[in-house]
Amino acid sequence: MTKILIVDDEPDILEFLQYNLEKEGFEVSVANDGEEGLIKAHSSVPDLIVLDIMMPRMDGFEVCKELRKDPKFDQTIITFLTAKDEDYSQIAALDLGGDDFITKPVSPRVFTSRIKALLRRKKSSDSNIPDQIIQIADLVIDREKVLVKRGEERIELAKKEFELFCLLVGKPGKVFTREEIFRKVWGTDVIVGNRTIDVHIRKLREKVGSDYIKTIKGIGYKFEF
Amino acid sequence: MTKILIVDDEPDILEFLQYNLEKEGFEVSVANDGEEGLIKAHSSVPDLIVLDIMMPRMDGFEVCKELRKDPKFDQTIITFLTAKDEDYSQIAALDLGGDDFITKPVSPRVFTSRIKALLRRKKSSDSNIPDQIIQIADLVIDREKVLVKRGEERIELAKKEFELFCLLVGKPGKVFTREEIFRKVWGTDVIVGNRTIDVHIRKLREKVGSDYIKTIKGIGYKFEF
DNA sequence: TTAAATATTTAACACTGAGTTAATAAATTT
DNA sequence: AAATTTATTAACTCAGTGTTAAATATTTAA
Repeated sequence: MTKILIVDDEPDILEFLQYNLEKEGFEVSVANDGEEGLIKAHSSVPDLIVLDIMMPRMDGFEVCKELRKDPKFDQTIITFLTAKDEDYSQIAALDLGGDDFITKPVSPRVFTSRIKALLRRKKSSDSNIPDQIIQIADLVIDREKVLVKRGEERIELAKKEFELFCLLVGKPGKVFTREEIFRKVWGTDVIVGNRTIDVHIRKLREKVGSDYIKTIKGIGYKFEF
Repeated sequence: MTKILIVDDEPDILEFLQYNLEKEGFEVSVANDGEEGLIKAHSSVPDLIVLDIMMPRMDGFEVCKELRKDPKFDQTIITFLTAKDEDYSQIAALDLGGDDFITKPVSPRVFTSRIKALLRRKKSSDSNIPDQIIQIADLVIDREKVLVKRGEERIELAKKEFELFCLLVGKPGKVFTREEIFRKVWGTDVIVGNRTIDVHIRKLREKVGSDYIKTIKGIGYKFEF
């Protein structure tokens, strides 16, 4: 069950959000101020925390900063909530370790969609990194040791090369689009030149053998053996 | 390539948003008012439309309402854009078939993040119809792997061929008109040479066997087994 | 800290074949 | 048979990819 904690000092909003999230099947807990929020966060370790920014005593930014100190919350998504007319820097919020920034008022539909989108994003980025040793064809890929072997030969891959390779090998046969590769290997916000992926693919082929990585023209690349 | 249409009557904002989205690699077109927006939307069928609300003659709400009448735009994301001090109901906007509501002024980073988030959301909800493997007759069609097999024989299809085949196979027996095929496979109703589909059908028949794809003269094509 | 080494991105250009077009033949309908 | 629609074929174009080298960025060593 996905656990969500909402921290807001306005009881009406709290109830509104709680109602809508529970309707979607989430396990929701609530807190009326930052300190209570911190305590409840520590006791339940939610999957996602919705933090109002403007709160008495301890505002959302402080709560976020506090939470991000504890590795326990590394996997926890934090999204800020702010009134439309409060003029906070969204960038600052995201730099503090927030994952999103929702403006009030917000419709139930938009709110729950956003929450779900965030959870989806997390889930998919989680499962991209199966932290185990993959054996496939004559290859051994050890994610933890950042090591690739073909037979007894050790293949040295650079970080990006390795991540790209892991992505492809993770789902043999599946065709990954360039967009998908950018998002999963480079992370969404990085813009890189048109030929970057090609170059990395080329280096990979050079190192691990060009038979494994296949181009599907107009679509993307896949690992195949 | 992801196509985005921006409709706003303020040239400065138009330019600002266009610049930032193009920098991120999107294919951006712009319109200065609602009517022009509708026309451009119809000709290019964008993946996402950014609609300013306050515009002369035809406001964003009207444009949205108009667009939502046409099933051609079922897959198109619409996000509204409004100045912070204009006091529109976000809920009304969303009920009209909008997907998000962005408040000006907005930083480039936040703006592009939002756009990307929306596109991501669409994509993942698209694939809610899980990329399953279709088995029909002696054929296996694996969308994820972009792969068709007949018995043990692997059949290599080009992108358009594959998409065309998926469309037909998706509803066995249904007759697809040329117009329908253009819209769903080519993504526009821009008229491309009128023998193009025939050629693709021919190549498909050549590769997967000519018994499966049947011509209904004067109407279109269907998959049958 | 700077310098050297390595990794990554950008840019420029070459290459390939998917997709389109056009021209002609065949099939179907009227 | 004439008209209309579809099939076939081949030639052409250009978007998408491969390749290389040079420019940045990052990491490591001194």
